[in-house]
Amino acid sequence: MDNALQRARKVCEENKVRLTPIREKVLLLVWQSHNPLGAYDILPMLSENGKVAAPPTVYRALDFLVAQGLVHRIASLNAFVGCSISSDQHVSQFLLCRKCGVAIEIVAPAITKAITHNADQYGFQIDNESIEISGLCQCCQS
Amino acid sequence: MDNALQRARKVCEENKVRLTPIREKVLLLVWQSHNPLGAYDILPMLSENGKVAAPPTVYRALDFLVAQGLVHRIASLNAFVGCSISSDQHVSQFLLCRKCGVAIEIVAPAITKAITHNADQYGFQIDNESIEISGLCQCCQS
DNA sequence: AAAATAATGTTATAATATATCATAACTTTG
DNA sequence: CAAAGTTATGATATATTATAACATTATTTT
Repeated sequence: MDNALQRARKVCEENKVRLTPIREKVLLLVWQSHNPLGAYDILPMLSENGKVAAPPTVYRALDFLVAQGLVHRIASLNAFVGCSISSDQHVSQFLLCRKCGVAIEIVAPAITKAITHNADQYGFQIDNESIEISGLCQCCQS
Repeated sequence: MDNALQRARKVCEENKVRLTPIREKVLLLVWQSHNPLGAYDILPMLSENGKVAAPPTVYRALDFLVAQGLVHRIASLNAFVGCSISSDQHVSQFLLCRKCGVAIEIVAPAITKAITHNADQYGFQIDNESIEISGLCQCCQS
């Protein structure tokens, strides 16, 4: 976790952007959860001395963290999860358990290659891939 | 299109469910659009003699059509698109153009196989795959 | 120190989706 | 056929997710 925070600081330095206290707090909250968190789950955790933050506060922080590749948005859940891959540039996929809610991030070059190859056939230029696989994780199958 | 409607009727007959007028209308509206439509885009098109339908009307119809595999939900766009694959059981993927908005549905066994193989490695039992690839379609690259 | 830029605070509201209960339409069964 | 059961729709309200717009504060640059 500390290690992860170190990486986040390095990424932000390299990209010449600021990991402000709010952004760092949101990042830690998202990272501390094994399961994707909704923006409105995070919001109350951002309260400082009784004052609760407003939605734009958390969305701005999340947008920033997603832009830096430190957090991923899970579109099918309207939720956010900390990136668990240490390599800076990567394309990943998610296995999402519908029972326990865990989000397993994987890097599967075979999937990425198959997608690139198919997109090429259509002359399609890829910006972004949202690969979300729902089902039951091993623990939840018994 | 008529052909497509025929297939929809067949699917519903086989599944012993009813393709009611509302459901058929929503299906045609979604099919007529090359681009994914939001539920609230469809809603006003459902108006009968001046009376506009309420949100549950369109969501129920869409849920039904998605359950029958006649319509797909595009999670990353919060939108719905008619299924363009005629085979009854299939796993498909989407190429989504960020410029013109077109949704190209493809069936790429290589992608599906790579996903299945990777999920197996984690002992993950797949229910559902949401494969949404965003970028620029061939037409929009010039 | 002043100006420019970036980040946050604040208020309001847009966009997407569902819960709940009432009514109507079909289907099944006696 | 009529009653009962089931399925679908109508209607109202509200929950959930997300952004627009403008004011203020903090940081960086000149």
